[in-house]
Amino acid sequence: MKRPTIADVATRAGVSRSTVSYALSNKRPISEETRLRIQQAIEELGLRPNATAKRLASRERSRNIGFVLPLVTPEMTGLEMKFISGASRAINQADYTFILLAHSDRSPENLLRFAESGLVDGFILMEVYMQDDRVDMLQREGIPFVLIGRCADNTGLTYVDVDIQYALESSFAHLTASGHQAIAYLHKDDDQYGFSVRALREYHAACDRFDISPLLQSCGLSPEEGEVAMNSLLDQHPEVTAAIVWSDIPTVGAVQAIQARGRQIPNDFSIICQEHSIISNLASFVPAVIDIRADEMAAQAAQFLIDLLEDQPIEQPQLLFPPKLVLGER
Amino acid sequence: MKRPTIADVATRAGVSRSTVSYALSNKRPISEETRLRIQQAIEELGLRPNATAKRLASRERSRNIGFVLPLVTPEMTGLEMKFISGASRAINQADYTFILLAHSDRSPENLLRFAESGLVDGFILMEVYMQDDRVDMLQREGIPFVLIGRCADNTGLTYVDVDIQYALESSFAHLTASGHQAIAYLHKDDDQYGFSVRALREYHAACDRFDISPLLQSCGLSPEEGEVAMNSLLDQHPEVTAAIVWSDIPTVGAVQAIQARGRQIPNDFSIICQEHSIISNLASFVPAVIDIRADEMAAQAAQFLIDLLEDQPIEQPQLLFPPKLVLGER
DNA sequence: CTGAAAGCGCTTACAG
DNA sequence: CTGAAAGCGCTTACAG
Repeated sequence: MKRPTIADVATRAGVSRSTVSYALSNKRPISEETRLRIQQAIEELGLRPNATAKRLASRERSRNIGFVLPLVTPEMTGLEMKFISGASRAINQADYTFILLAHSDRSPENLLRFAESGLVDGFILMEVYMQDDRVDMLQREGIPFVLIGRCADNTGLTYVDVDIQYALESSFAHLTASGHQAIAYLHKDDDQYGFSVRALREYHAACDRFDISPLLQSCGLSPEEGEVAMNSLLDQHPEVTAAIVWSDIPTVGAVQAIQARGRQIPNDFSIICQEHSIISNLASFVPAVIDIRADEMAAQAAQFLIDLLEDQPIEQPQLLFPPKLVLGER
Repeated sequence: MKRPTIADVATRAGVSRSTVSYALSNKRPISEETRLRIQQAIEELGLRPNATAKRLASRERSRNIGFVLPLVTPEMTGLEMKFISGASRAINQADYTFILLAHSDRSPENLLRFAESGLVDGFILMEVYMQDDRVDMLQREGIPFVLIGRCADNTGLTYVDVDIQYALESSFAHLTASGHQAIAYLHKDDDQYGFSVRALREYHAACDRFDISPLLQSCGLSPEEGEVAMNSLLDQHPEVTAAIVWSDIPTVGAVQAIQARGRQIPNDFSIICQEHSIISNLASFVPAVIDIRADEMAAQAAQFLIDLLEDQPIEQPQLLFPPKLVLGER
């Protein structure tokens, strides 16, 4: 009653096991009549070749790529979905399989287990920290991976990331051209998360360059937190006329806070938010947006990993994507 | 330069391969001193046991569960995330691993490949059609799976699903108690998708029971389509005072259409939408909502699959969850 | 407490 | 065109 094997088929078809194997893989010519006999035996017995044994014997890879997404929010944002669809598109095109590894923790053990089990050939990592245990482990174990984001020390790493300097530079250029002098930044207060750290640094750099005094207000990921943050900012600094918000979700709340004070956007106040996702489509107001080109970045990350897996040289393994500033429509 | 194997470690430690294997698995006592020698050899060589070989030799399962999510929208909705988090929580608790298989197609071939490769032990299927190729294939091949949703013919299937009859019944009870006589349904027009078909049927049944004449308007998944649908409905049937919308996303647009005509919610118009996700938090208006308890359903589906995999009997393998009607707050 | 050997279900040089 | 045999890297009865 056990699952039939190649040996069973061979017996039934009156050939050797190797012939069955070759008939399956088409790696050498088989006469038409034995091919037919084998075919028939396969169907009669319902052979389903054991892929684990095949992998062991032929030392082949799984052709699966693990996309590692720590679930920071219980909800997945539209931005995360863009990364996912960009990566999975590129992965499928290259005839690999996309596997989403969505875990609530960031433990390296989990990844190691996947790699060792042969489940995946390599990883694409999201939500990269400045010091990232997962990166350390993967590097130590010699497991192929690519980052979307980057660490503090990136020697030897392959990554794609946002050109945050460019993002803030162009935002400041746009805002100052419209006459703004007080440009606040509603930032994510997280000194581990690479993006937050770098964005903060580049905000200060932009302030320097444009001769504007920095105005910071930390802000969480929800609309409510955006509202609270903007209210707190406007209470303390009524002179502010423009703000950059680190995510589009709190932007919704921030906009409400501004409007509740009777200030019109963009006439009385300008707001730029990082990335739009489905959420911006739902708000009655669409702000100016820094489009970080998430899908392109993710597709490139996937291509990098595939190159790594196939021992293709990568000319520029640390790639920054300059984002596009998209002005609001409503 | 190849990866070291158990044989290499055995040679270096001066023991047999089986002793190394037993030292690794702790399946029989090893003397302290040979254990130490083996341990040292393992570390010196950096042994990483080949999990594929182990699986083949010990005929064990992967303990991975595939959560199959056809990407109907490019964006993943908050509702889908609820299913994912509910299922992954239950799966992790049972010491299995959650793998999200997010594909843009619904091809059975893909699933078969995963199952045969030994990558996953079984599947949880989302977006089930009345006639579903994937279900047919999995049944034919004898691969364990559980549905979130159901087919036309469900003999022998294990599933969890929304009690749609209850959902519409309680919505109608609520609306008629408030005096509504004209209750429209903005439905998804899809005669393959089980949920749509059943919801439509139950809407008609509820109309019968409450003596209300059916008023249908088909409606897509985006806010824009919700707006268009509601406008079209109100143009043709200005007498309508209440509507049930099949998803929360178009509800956002539908609400705008209603408000644009100067009608107040809930005073002049009542609206109930199926499920809230992050999106409802963003709209300035929160409608009454049919909470389908997605996380509980998904967790139950996961438990069913684990029971199936571990040959545990399932007393009620076809389970309907009565949803909760949650009234709006703003 | 330890070893020699058979086996898991395939693949693939080596022969003919 | 086909077969006998060794091998992939483990596990696990069988012996001692």
